[in-house]
Amino acid sequence: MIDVKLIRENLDALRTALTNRGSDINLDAVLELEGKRRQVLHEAEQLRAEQNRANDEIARLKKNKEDASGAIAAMKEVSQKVKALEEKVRDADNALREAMLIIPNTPDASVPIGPDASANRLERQWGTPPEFSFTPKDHVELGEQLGILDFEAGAKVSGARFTVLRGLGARLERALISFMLDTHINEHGYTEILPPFMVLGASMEGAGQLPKFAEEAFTIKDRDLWLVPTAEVPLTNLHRDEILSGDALPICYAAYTPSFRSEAGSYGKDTRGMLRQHQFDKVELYKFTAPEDSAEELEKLTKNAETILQKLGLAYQVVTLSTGDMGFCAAKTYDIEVWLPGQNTYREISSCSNCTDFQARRANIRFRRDKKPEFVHTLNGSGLAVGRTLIAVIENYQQEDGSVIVPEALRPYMGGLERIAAQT
RNA sequence: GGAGAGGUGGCCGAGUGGUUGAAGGCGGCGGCCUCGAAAGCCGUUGUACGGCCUUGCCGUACCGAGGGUUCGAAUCCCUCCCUCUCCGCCA
Repeated sequence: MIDVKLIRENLDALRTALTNRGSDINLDAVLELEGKRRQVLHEAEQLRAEQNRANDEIARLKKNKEDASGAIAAMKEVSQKVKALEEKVRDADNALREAMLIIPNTPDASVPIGPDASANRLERQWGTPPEFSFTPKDHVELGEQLGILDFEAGAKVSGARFTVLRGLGARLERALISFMLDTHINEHGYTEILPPFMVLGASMEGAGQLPKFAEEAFTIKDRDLWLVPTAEVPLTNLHRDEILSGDALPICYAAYTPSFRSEAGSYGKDTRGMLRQHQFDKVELYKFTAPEDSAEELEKLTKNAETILQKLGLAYQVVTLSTGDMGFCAAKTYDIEVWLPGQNTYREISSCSNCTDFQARRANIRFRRDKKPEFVHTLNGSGLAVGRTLIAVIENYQQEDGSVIVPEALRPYMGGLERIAAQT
């Protein structure tokens, strides 16, 4: 959530920011709701102050055993008025909050302005896409031939957009998870968290998933529980309604969770293989920082995610998303895109965002260094999407005979195995 | 699932209708004492919103959440949530 004061004091700047994001929010309507709330609140407070003064007087009279019936009778009417005004305040509050909850974060000044992905800015590239002396296969063909990816079984058990991993495929997924977590914990100083995979609606709202993106998430029937669409949701809410100590920052968490997404609106997109699934594993990086540190921490976090690809020897590039391509909560986002020979292109494998105080405001996460509590900044990034990393490993390390070389960094996690070959 | 107990300030813990934002203690901060520290003593110590003569003062709200009763609710009533104990069930 953005600061209401921005609407009151910096309306034009905010209007520009939202236009750049392609948002069609009617700020004048929000401004009016804000003014209305303040006016009604003031009225209610005035009357309540009067009521409080009278109540003290009644208390005094009673204490002195004097007659208070006149004062009490007079206050009956005031009491009714106060009730009516309080109702109005509640309505005004709710209306304003509803409006505020669907306003996206304002973009950082360093973000390229543009309508969509075409305006994204390439920051850097690492490694070189492999050259093959044969026509490379995609992960579907490779995985099926090796007997490690079973798409039919996935469809039979759970329907479209589910895949079953078998044997060394399952082992490879597990190896990747452990490898990523170990790297971030031992080398990058993150604390490992294993959060619940289901969260309350309040947690979804705190992380910015609700109310706007209810369609994107899976929910549990008849309960206020949602399957996490990303570990970002439980991690954000780990410190909901807390005031952290200033010297505890930055707090850095790394968490493995599955991510559940309905992928509503992406029908027909990436239907082949396991590039886009209803359920995929992800190791998530998350930070709570002081406001002045968040820009630098985003750079570090992104590099931490890149380290995984470098250790695995996978070529990638980093792009800054444009104002039109960024997510709802983000002020700035770097996407990391890994080279996929099966698609002959770079594909997103990580998204690293600085959400500034947007989530902190929604989830009420603050810290104290002087007197006043201040909102923290929150950052998140995939480090990395495990399923897509598995695809990248299989496709980039494929051999002409259809076997796959295991990257050296993963061998300790695969019992020393150097090559995945078809089981005969 | 059944039975019971409980949710109060950073923490512990009093408080069953009227100066209670809330006793007392711990912790924190400032001061005295000390060569320094500890101990001791004195003082101070929440958050949000709004207003103003804007380094402070004033108003309002907040005792799990939401409703209700009342001139007045931490205190009485209702609903919900959470925690703990015992039994049952279960990985």
